[in-house]
Amino acid sequence: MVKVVQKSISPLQLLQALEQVYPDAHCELLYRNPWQLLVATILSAQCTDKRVNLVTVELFRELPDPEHMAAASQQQVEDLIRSTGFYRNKAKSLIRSAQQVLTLHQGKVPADLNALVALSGVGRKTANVVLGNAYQIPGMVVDTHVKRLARRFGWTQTDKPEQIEIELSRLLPPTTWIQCSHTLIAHGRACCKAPTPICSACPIVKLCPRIGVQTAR
DNA sequence: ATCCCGAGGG
DNA sequence: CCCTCTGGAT
Repeated sequence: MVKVVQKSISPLQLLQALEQVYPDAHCELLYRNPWQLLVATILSAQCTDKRVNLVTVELFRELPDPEHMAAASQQQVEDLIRSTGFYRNKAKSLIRSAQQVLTLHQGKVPADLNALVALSGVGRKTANVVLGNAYQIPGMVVDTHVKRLARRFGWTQTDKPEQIEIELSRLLPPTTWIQCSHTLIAHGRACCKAPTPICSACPIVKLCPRIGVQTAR
């Protein structure tokens, strides 16, 4: 008598299946250099990337680099970024981080996690976006989509972003980290939405650990 | 009404 | 740990 054990798919296998579905997933923020990506990512908090790209057209024309941003007034920056929300905090962060990049890093955005996180308005999520997309240095980006999908897949139990980042970094090899967030974000937007996933139209529903175990949330 | 590629302050 | 910051899209 052979006992059949239902073995769940590994995180790497599930991720690879998703990459087949979303082969073109990529960073949708528009930028020309690391500084502009840093700016766009700071602006992306609680805002769609489409809205950020609308705002940065004029923002980058008026204030294209750390020198211009560091010298700008709070009012000018607020007026340029208002529609992205949280505009007072974001304006303050942009001006301060520009000043820090100038005084601490010779005007160049540092390619180092700790140095990035030390900048105003830059947390681990923003820092890892810049590291991965501007410098091709593997960083696990945990945003609202990655957090939601990682929990639904059973890859983590916690809801603390930094803890999720640590756990996913152990579950997946560094070579997959940069593309991982793009793939999960693409799937999160298209299908595995908050609060209700559209499982009936899900391309990987047969591989989903959530279906079958039926754990809530 | 809820959600969008969060971070800082108390 | 919690709370606050904010406008736009759906």
